[in-house]
Amino acid sequence: MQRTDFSKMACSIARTLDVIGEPWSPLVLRDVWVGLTRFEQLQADLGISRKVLTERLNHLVDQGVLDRRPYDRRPRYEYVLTQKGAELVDLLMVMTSWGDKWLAGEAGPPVLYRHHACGEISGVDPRCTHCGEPMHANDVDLLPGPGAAV
Amino acid sequence: MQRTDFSKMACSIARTLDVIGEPWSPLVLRDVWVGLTRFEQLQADLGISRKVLTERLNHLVDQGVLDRRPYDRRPRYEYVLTQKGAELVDLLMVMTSWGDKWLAGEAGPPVLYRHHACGEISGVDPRCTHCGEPMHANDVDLLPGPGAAV
DNA sequence: AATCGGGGTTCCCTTAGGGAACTTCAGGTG
DNA sequence: CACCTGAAGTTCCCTAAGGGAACCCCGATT
Repeated sequence: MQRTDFSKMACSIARTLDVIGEPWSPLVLRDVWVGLTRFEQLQADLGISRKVLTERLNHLVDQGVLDRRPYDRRPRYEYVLTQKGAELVDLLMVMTSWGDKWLAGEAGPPVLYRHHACGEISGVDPRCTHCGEPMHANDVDLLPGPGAAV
Repeated sequence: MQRTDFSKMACSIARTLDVIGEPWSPLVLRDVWVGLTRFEQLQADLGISRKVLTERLNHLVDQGVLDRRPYDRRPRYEYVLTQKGAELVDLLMVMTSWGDKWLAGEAGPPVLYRHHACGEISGVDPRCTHCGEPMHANDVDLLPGPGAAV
């Protein structure tokens, strides 16, 4: 229900959740990413209530994650990822890797990613932007940063 | 509110959202990760309603993401990450990177990660598990996998 | 025996999600 | 020109989930 406002918390996770933390938003972004960019397409594919879809789309546009633009002279609009939104797809790919590993079961992954660079079916692995080595839960220490709470 | 059941969808993103898709869960995992493992600690740190915290913790334990275990002879319990849960921290680190970049503003990141391997303050970058090159939104083609819907 | 503190439950209120019906507007059709 | 159509919302009602405060249970301590 997200009545608590996360945007003021001194935490980038909480702030990100304020943008896409309610369950439908990542699925909307996924659909837009794969080319389902119109209201009716999204509504039909997701089975989401039209009311809620309207709210989500408005919020994602307000946050600068999606851009709403006409695709016809009639009042028709499509939603496309901004740069800010496209970078959220990284998050979706990590979610996919985790879901593929822990939730897909016998049937295997519903979707495969083929990496342009190497042509292989592959997944993502988070690595350090400095040294390129894997960077997971136990590979880091946490330190207060400049934007830390008082 | 998540009245729609995502767990049956043929999508690893949707299935993952069924586990941690409601806004408090990632923050609970973050807190457990950094060492706030007890009910009172979580409630005080997050400001979450006790009722909702109980529900979230039960759900995360049911999903095998957290383990609930006694830490005293008194009825006292702490919550710890399972392996399944620890791997979700990858997701939190990607959220942090995105939030640091797009939402932190002038003040800068509230928290910094120091990578054990290189000792540098750093962030994560998703890379291909095969070739090690960056793997972002526009670097992949999507193909139906073995677990695709009929 | 009384108190304390962690870990919840219970209750009520408000608000967000689900779902179906309705609206609007411009382009196409007879 | 009148009518129809389809995309993109909007409105309304109902139910369920979140917020918050009060309450409860239980073993340990004094």
